[in-house]
Amino acid sequence: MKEHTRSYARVTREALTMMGGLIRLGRKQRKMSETDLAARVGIARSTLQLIEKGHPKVEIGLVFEAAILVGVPLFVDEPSRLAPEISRIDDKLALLPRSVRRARSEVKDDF
Amino acid sequence: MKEHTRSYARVTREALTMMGGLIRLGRKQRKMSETDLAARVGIARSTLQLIEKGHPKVEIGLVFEAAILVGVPLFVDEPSRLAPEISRIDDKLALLPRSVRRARSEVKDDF
DNA sequence: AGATAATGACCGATATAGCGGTCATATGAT
DNA sequence: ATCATATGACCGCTATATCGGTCATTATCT
Repeated sequence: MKEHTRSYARVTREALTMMGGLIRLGRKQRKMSETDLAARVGIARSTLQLIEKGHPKVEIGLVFEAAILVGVPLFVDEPSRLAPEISRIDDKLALLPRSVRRARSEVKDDF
Repeated sequence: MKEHTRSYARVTREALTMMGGLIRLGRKQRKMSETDLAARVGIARSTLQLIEKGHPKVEIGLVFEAAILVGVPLFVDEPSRLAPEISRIDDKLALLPRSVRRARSEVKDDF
């Protein structure tokens, strides 16, 4: 038993709550029951319940799948815009040094 | 061994890749090493590597924490806008029937 | 009102994610 | 050129998330 309990930042908890709420909303708007959606995603209903509650310890892949199935947009409005956006990020990354050197703590946390 | 391998929708994989890329980009822009960020988030470096690669099977809470620490916005630009947004969702949910009835598959997947 | 289904909550078993470590290589600073 | 360290890849162990079920309650339809 290393870390029995973990703490999450407020923003994280809120973002998770929002994600869960959006999925729940999307599901209901499409008149799907929990059982329906869970079956579609390929997960247990109990897991979907955790997702809609915004539980932090669920696989992000499952959450995203559920989100997509009920029409919650991820990052972009059009799914087709994901690829170009990824390219943009890769381009930016290519311009940066491959290895980060130095800068041992100065994000100001240690003041 | 029930489901050894799981498949994810293309959009899911791309969204995960984008999320990972954004975190990696944010980290480098802030000149943090993998070890630095992992320590800050409170996770192993190996886990952070999976996150930046967009691996689907990581806790969503850990991904969000990492994202926030390097300045990747989640849903909204300002973290302070999360709460109001959650309220809006709750309001919408309150207007919908508590239980979803019927409508067994018609999201068109079964064409 | 009655029937039927959805939801909320809970639980044991088991597959597995995260940890923490190692090693090789690449990279950036001096 | 040298050296310190960042990165990439891998691995066994252990804590634990997911599954798949049950049960009680609530909500919706006829």
